[in-house]
Amino acid sequence: MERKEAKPKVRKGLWKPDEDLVLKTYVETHGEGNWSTVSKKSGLMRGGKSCRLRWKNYLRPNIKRGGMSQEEEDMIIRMHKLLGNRWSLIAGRLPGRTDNEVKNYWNTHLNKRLPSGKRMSTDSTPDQNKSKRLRVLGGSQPAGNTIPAGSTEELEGKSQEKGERSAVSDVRTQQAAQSMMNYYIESPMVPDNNATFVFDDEPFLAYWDSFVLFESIGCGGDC
DNA sequence: AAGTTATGCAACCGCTCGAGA
DNA sequence: GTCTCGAGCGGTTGCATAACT
Repeated sequence: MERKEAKPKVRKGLWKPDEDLVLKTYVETHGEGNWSTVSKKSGLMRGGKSCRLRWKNYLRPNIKRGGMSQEEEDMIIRMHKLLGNRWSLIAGRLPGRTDNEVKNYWNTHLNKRLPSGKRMSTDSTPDQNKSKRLRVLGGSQPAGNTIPAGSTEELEGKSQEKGERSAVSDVRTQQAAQSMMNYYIESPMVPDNNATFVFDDEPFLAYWDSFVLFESIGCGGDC
C-alpha cells in the first residue's frame, strides 16, 4: 500500500480504431510482452492487462472472426466435457479462436442447449474451478516436464520468450498430450452429447498427471 | 414510433502462478 | 525463504443492439 504513485489515468471501455492501430503498430514493432510498459511507451492510456487482452483477442494475426463451424462447435462441446471450463485449453484446439470467444460462445449458444442450461457456466462448480486450476494442464506441478497452459501459439511464443528454456520438452510433451487427448476425445469412452457423462476433474486429472509423469520419464530426462 | 426486454459480446476484475530480486 | 511484479486464466459485468410489445 506504500507505493502509491500518482497513477496516470487509465482509459476503460471499448477500444477505438485509432487505439487499435497504435497497439497493433507497437506490438508489431516491439513484440509481445511487457504489457505494463506498453501503455506508457505507446502513449495508450490503457492498462497492461487491457492491452494484452485486446491484442490477444482481436489484433493478433490469424484471428478468426465470425460464427463457429459445426466442427468447431462439436469440438468445444467435447472438449468441455473433458476439461470443464478450461477455455484457454479448448481454444488451443481451435486455430484462430480465443479463450474469450470460446467462453462467450459456450455461455451464449451452447450452455443454454444443455438440459440444465443456465446462463452461467457451472457444470463444475466455481470453487472447483478456482481450487483445481489445471495448470498442466496447469496444475501445481513442479517446474519442468509440465504442459504449460495456453494455446499452442502461446506455447511457441513462450518458449522463445523464455529463452528456449524447455522448449523441446514442452513441445514434445505437448505433442504427446495432444495425441493422447485426441485419442481420448475420439474414443468411445467419451459418450456423445447429452449422455450421462459427468465431467469431474479429479479422475481425469489423476489420469492426466500420471500420463505426463510417464511421458517425462519415458523420454529419458532429455525433455 | 417509442419503450421495454433479451441477447451477444467486449472488456474488466480478482485470483493464481512463476520468475527474479 | 520471502517478497514483488508481470502474465495468464476464468468468472462476471456492462454496453450495444436486436427483438418484441
